[in-house]
Amino acid sequence: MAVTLKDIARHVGVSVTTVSRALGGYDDVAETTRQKILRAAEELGYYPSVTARQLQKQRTDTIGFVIPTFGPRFSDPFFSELLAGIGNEAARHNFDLLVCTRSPDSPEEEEAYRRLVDGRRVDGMLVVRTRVDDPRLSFLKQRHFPFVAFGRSHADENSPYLDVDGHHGLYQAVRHLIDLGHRRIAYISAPLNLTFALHRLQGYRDALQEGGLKYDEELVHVGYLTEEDGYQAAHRLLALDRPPTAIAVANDLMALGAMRAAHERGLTVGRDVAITGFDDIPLAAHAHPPLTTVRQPIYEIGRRICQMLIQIITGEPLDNYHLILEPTLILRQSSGPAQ
Amino acid sequence: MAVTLKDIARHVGVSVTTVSRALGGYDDVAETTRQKILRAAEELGYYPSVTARQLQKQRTDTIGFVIPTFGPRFSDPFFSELLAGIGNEAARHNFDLLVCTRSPDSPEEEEAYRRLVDGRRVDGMLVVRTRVDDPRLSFLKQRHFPFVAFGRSHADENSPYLDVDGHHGLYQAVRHLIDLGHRRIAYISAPLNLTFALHRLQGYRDALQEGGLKYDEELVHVGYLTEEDGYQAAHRLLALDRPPTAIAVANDLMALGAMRAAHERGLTVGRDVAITGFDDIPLAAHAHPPLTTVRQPIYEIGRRICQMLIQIITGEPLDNYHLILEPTLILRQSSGPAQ
DNA sequence: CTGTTAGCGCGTTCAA
DNA sequence: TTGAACGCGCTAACAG
Repeated sequence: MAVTLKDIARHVGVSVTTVSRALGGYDDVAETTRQKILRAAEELGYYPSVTARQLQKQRTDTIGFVIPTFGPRFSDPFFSELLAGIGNEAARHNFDLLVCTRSPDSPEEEEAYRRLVDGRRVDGMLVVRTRVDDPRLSFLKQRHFPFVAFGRSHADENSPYLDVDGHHGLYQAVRHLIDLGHRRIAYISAPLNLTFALHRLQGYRDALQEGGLKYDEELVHVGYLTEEDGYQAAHRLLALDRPPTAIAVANDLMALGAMRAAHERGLTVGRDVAITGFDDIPLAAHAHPPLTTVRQPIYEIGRRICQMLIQIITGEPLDNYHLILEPTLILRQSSGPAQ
Repeated sequence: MAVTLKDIARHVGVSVTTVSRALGGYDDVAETTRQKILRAAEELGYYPSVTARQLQKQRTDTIGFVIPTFGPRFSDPFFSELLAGIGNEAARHNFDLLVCTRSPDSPEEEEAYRRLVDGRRVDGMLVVRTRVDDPRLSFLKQRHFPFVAFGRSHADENSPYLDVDGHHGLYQAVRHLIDLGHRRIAYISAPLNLTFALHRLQGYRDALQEGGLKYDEELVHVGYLTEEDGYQAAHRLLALDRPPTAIAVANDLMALGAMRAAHERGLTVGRDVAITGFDDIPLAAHAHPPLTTVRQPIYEIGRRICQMLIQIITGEPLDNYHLILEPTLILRQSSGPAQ
């Protein structure tokens, strides 16, 4: 059995309260008894029960994070990167991290939120991949529960979020393709119930329009952000009667899949067809050819949303409840001849 | 404020005890009062406090998992995959998952273990990337705390683990390279304080010996499992006076780095130099050329170690405390001409 | 300086 | 069928 305050109290011959205060560093304890208590604690190997403290303090010093997974598994390096940022920042503030993996919009996801929030299992939640009319946000707002979202929810501008300007990101990418002379530019989008998908799509459209190009539905496909989906979509696009000469893609993983499809069709990426991604996951630079992409600082994003959340929880003033980061276009070989 | 049993009790006009029993599904409650209580719970939006339950039950229904990260960030897709397996299995059993990210052998890592274990924050721990004389294992065994390791600890055969036969895995890979006619085969190893690194290295050596090849220290480099380290090591190997014609690598991420180095030196991987990996992360199949590698079922491993741990925690009999999975060699183009 | 009392929210005797 | 009392481990207010 674990050693408790009571054990120390008995061992030393004082009350539990005194032990608590001695260990808590209060100065209203006689130096001699304090020494005895400290020694006993050491000997017995005392360590406070986190659970008991949580109950008493009515705080858990824990952050909840439900990772949306498409299908049973997930392997988007995006999340390892994000998790690292969140985890390290949490550790810096002595917060723990409670992680669940659930598929989006599933009853299981909803249940996870109820359990973490209503069960007072955590002090705040991080929400990622914000969706249109996101039930998670409605839930959290209705509960007045602290949270920070990565990704704006268009319906709601008064809850805290950090986002990346996906519109401008995709605008830059497509603009770049147009500058390279492409006139037939396809787009592989993320599912349109994700708010970031809408922004990026609009960036694509606006760049087309500004470049004097017509938006053509035939050239826009949707994939669930996996390599496989990018692969499938690219195959379909490249099989068109008038195939695109360039494909902008909503994330790197799908872009890698698109590159594979192009290879399979005997095309040389960067020469016969241009491809761009979004995220700049570590592997983008090491793809073959290296992937031109729109970089968002994933690790930093994780750090920042975690920091924002902890500030909200601890009641520190937040200089800004809404943060928009500018992504940057990283030119590599997949979009065309070396720059 | 959150709704508690007390609130319901007051609302209905019964004692807290009765409410607790009614909600707990005990049948020694009058049907009418039960109805009243259920209705009140519904109306008030009652949800039990997880923390209070944990304290009372002396169980947390939570599993701890400290991810070893080299450097501040980590992006090995290996861990997303593993985490997905662990997370889904935990969910299946209504267990939560507490995740920390710490660099191996750091004071922070040790502190995390103390906090989770001694603070009775979790009911069991998952340990990955077992090290030689692993302080984490000593700690857990000394505490008699439930845990399962992914990776054997050679010093200790009596604690539960699941492992993959890395010796045989690397043996197969090198054997394959020898069969292709290679006589000068290098190896990029993992740090030798990781137990799996020793097994894989030995597999490499045994395959060499059986093939009548001499072990040459010059051909063995060590990297910290990152793409960058594989890149560096391969560059050094390929710069030798008598460079290798084949490079076996201890994990896929480093193998991808090695491929990049080969490209940079104007070599065509699969023709001028053969490269093999280990893991079969999703991207291995989509590398250019696709990576010949030793597959270990990462998602499944996560599921299994989590399942084992939960069985240990709940006291269910475990058919086997030591599980060794056989990895399989996946032939693709990076090792040589299409098979 | 130290102990008593009380309470965090819940579950489990034991009596009535 | 119900409630009072107690304990999980800890902290805080209040007396002394």
